[in-house]
Amino acid sequence: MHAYRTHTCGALRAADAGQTARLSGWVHSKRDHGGLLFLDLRDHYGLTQCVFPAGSPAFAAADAIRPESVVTVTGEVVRREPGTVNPRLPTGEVELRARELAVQSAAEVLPMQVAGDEKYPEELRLKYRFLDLRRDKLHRNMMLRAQVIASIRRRMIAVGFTEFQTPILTASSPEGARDFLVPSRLHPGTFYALPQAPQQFKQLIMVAGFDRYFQIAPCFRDEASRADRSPGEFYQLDFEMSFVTQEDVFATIEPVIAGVFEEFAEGRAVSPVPFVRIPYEAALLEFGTDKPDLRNPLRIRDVTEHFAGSNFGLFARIAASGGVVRAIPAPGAGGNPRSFFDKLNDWAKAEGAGGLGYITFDAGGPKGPIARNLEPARAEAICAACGLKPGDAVFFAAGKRDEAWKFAGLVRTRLGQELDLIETSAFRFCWITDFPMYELNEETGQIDFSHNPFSMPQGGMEALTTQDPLSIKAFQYDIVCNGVELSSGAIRNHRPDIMLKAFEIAGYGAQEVKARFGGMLNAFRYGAPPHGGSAPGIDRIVMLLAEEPNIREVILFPLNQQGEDLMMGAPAPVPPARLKELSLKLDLPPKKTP
RNA sequence: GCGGGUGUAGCUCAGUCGGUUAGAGCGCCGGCCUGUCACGCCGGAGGUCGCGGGUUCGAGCCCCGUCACUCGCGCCA
Repeated sequence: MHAYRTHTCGALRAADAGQTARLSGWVHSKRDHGGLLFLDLRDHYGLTQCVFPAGSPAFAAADAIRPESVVTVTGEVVRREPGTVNPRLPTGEVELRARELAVQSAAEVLPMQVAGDEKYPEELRLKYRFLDLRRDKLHRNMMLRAQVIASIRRRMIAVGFTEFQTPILTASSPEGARDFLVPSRLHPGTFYALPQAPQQFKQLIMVAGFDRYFQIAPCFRDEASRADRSPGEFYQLDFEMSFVTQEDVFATIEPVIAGVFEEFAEGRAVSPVPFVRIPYEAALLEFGTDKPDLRNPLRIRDVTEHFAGSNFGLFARIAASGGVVRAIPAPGAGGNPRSFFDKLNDWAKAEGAGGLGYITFDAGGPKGPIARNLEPARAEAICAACGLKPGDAVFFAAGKRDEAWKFAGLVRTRLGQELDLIETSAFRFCWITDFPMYELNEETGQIDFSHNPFSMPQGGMEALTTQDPLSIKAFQYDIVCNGVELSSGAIRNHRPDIMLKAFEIAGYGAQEVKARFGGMLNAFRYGAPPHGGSAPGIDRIVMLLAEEPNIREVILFPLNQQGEDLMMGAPAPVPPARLKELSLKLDLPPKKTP
């Protein structure tokens, strides 16, 4: 007989009845009936009920052991009597009639229970992550993550990509976030940076002639966390391709992403390829965000022209002063009581808007406070522009352009939820394309790169030299799924002359560009292929598939919001000798008194 | 850095208008129980009400400060 087990806890079936079996695992739960004791034994593979008859030495041992202790149970596999079968367990037709129980490792009283679905505070769950990971939900999430990553690898390799590892100890990269720094012992006073993304390396891999690269790449950014953004580190499917246009990149990666989602969708709908493409400007107008949730059927319309010069003075004045009026249709909402509109108006004020105007339409025509002043023909034009029917309503977000589109997006989301219009059980993908190359920094009045500075501007050198920089678009694209930004990518700028010009517009002199990105710039002088790629976030893909709102639910050992590892005790101070070795001296701020 | 929420038993929470000895469920400990699978029944232990200060005859509850956790803003191209 094997020392620890002949079967796993998920293996036994009716056909195994009569065999002697040995199982090892965790004591999931115990039900002591005095003359009879049931013990559910759990391992990675499942759960098996073990029965201990009264009076046996094994009974006493089972009686004494606490939940989550690790034990080995030996006994006979017997079919359960009809009526005692548990149809919810794959092993529910049998049980193990225990002859002996050996304790491999006794558990103390638990800080949190593994069995059951009780909620526990984050802090406790992180401190005892190994217990939390034993629990069903987290255990399944981690398996899903592993299977998703395996699927991605398989699919990327199948379409000709090669996986490479890029350095972890590297130079500061220009992704825009704060770097994590690692002091160099051999070169006092200097630091490595952990990569925010393998951006320059993957471009150098293209220059090196490898054509199609990918990596399940760890990325490090010293920035604050969010529910969907883990502090410190995260993983991307980083990939890059040579001799490709934007369309080539889309056509290559769409089947991979759609394929992965279909593989794990379990009945949920997945957008067919090719994914919808929405230019950045159109996304801001129609959805009020560059991360649209396409499960929400509502589309925002610009109705500024219908209010310009109208008798509805507030919006007419906004239109006259260069502002915009955006309409958010609310199908079927026209019949709601006044309180429905008042509630939304209060919400709008809480969001910082002046209010939330609306028009309702019924068989008698437009109604409501705005409709009382607005010319009927204008109201009808708005009705037509938004595709409204009697019984519908329409809400308005008006103001300066940058404020109005954002608020309209909030209204669209709110109405989608309020009217229960959001499609459930679906993954709806789109590409957001044609991001602006530059944006105006409101504080400094200077022109900044709006996204990745290594993107190729649309129109190339000619656009850089002849167009208003703020009108130049980049070959830059995001994949968005259900309102979540899954990836950001671009066709890169592989021409040193265009790159220097692009940086010059953003206020970086040639010397500075050479100093900061010299490695890559230099490489481009010796023959660089046109290339591009993207980097979908692994954690977010798994979050969507697992339908988890919090990224920590799909990471094995996550840091908390403060970037601490409560289980391992990181970050931690180091002894003075280590600091001296690194030629470092601490200059700490005054201590907070608890 | 800023704002919202939360903080009461090991855990999840309740705690009325500021008023006697702060409760329940789960867990834990003890007892009973031969068919449970969230087993059941009986009993018990377990509390610096996050911390500090204030108001009050009296504070878990009100006020001020502070800390922790969490969500969001800033930040994250």
